[in-house]
Amino acid sequence: MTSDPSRRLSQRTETPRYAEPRVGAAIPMCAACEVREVTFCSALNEHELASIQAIVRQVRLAPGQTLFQEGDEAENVFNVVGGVIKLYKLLRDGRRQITGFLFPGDFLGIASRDGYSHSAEAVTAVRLCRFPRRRLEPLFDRYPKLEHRLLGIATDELTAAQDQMLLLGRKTAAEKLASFLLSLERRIGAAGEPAPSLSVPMSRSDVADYLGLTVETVSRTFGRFRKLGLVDVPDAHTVVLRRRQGLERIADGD
Amino acid sequence: MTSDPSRRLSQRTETPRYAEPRVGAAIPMCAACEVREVTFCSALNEHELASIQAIVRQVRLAPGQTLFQEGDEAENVFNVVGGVIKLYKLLRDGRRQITGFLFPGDFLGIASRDGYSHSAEAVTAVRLCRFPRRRLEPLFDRYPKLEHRLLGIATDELTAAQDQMLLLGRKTAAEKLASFLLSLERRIGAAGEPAPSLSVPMSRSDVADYLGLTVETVSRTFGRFRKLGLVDVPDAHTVVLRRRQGLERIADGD
DNA sequence: CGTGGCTTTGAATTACATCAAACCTTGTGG
DNA sequence: CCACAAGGTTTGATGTAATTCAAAGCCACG
Repeated sequence: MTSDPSRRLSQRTETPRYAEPRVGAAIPMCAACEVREVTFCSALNEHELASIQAIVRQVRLAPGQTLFQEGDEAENVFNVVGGVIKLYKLLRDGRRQITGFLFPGDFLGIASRDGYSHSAEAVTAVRLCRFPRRRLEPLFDRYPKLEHRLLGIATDELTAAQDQMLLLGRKTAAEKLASFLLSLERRIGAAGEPAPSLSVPMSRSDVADYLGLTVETVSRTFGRFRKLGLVDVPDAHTVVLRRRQGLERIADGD
Repeated sequence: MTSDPSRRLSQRTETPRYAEPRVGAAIPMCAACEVREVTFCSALNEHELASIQAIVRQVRLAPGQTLFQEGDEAENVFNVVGGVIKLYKLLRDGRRQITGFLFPGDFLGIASRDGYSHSAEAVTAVRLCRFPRRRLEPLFDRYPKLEHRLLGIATDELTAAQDQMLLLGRKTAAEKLASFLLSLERRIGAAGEPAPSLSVPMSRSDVADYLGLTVETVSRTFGRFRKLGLVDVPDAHTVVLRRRQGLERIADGD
């Protein structure tokens, strides 16, 4: 309330918003899709998949490119096929809260009539499937399984959102970072037990805006974890979980 | 991480958990229900309502009584008919985050297989309709409208959850309290324009745990609002919004 | 008309933010 | 292939909003 908004913005580089995402032709084969089993497409069997395939288009985004902005009319829903996306909301003075990171198999575009409730931007290079609402929703009548699946997805997101509220409202910086690293590991399934090496594609500033902290606090907390032997950080985008149990104890609040 | 957990708990009085909520007979008439139009029941017409009425039971809770706890097997879903309920999550050391307040017409019980994702407790005396999942879900096949309505509800909750993440992660104490008062007003539609008098049934400690603050900070911020002529607080559970526009400006971050 | 639980108010403390500057990377053009 | 911007990240010094500790009001209820 007292702090300087302009400074908040200066922390973050303005990312380019390209005129239009690259939109390709229909995917060759939904049946061969590598994330099919984890997406909402899994609601349909191989035969039914045709109705989906008929309306899907492939979209590619470069890092930093915006897919849609909060308030935009919600014309499409998407499936992440590859890459990482961040969802965020802004305050008028530029303060930002990232409400989620999306990975391959994740769904986005759930929205009410007021348009998208958050903006979506590519963290890495991204491939998505795009479905026009106008053509997808009619399928719900024929395949109620689809809507059932969407309800399941929304339910899971709601659960995650509640966990994140607990984190934002009640956890310390260390607890927040530990929780984040562990949920990243859970999400993308790190390789190399018993010291899994995590890829952390997002910037420190993204992590900060996800955890309700500043870049500096995130960096310092990483430093402290390193000094405690909890993690290794060979480079800024790689984290080795050296003592997972220690992290778990911290994440859950002692 | 450094602070004393025992103290955090002492702020909050342990509320009694009665052996069992009072469960009544089936409601006389769903068709005459005062919140029917705003609940998920609105998905069904008067005729179809019979299938719902056949499985519903009325439940009453005294203030402070627990409806269910996080992790409990999710056997039922509920509709709030009267009163106010709070949903919350706890950290092991007692820190609490309230994830939502529910008012008449609100739905609760959306949950995945791991059971309820939060606890639910009565703030005031509460009346609810209780539906056993086991008997409700079969109706989804016959009335896909029901599941469609649930998806709409989940979507709205998701949007609210994202707003709350922005609040918890990025807003100041004053911005949080102003946002809270305005959303309360929106939700329960205060009487008496142009200085609507709001009923705030929850305790300061509940408000604090909803906004990610301490009781003291909430109380002090109320005091500051009073001194600025933004609100009147005739008693702790009544707030008069004296300068709504001023509050709105604060809520959105200047 | 006490007594226990909220709420408010005050003083001291602190976790995290802010301000500032050095230090890396990574990509680019000479 | 190297120099050098330009971000992004780390580290240090200082400031502060909100918490913690403490105690006094204020109801509300038995």
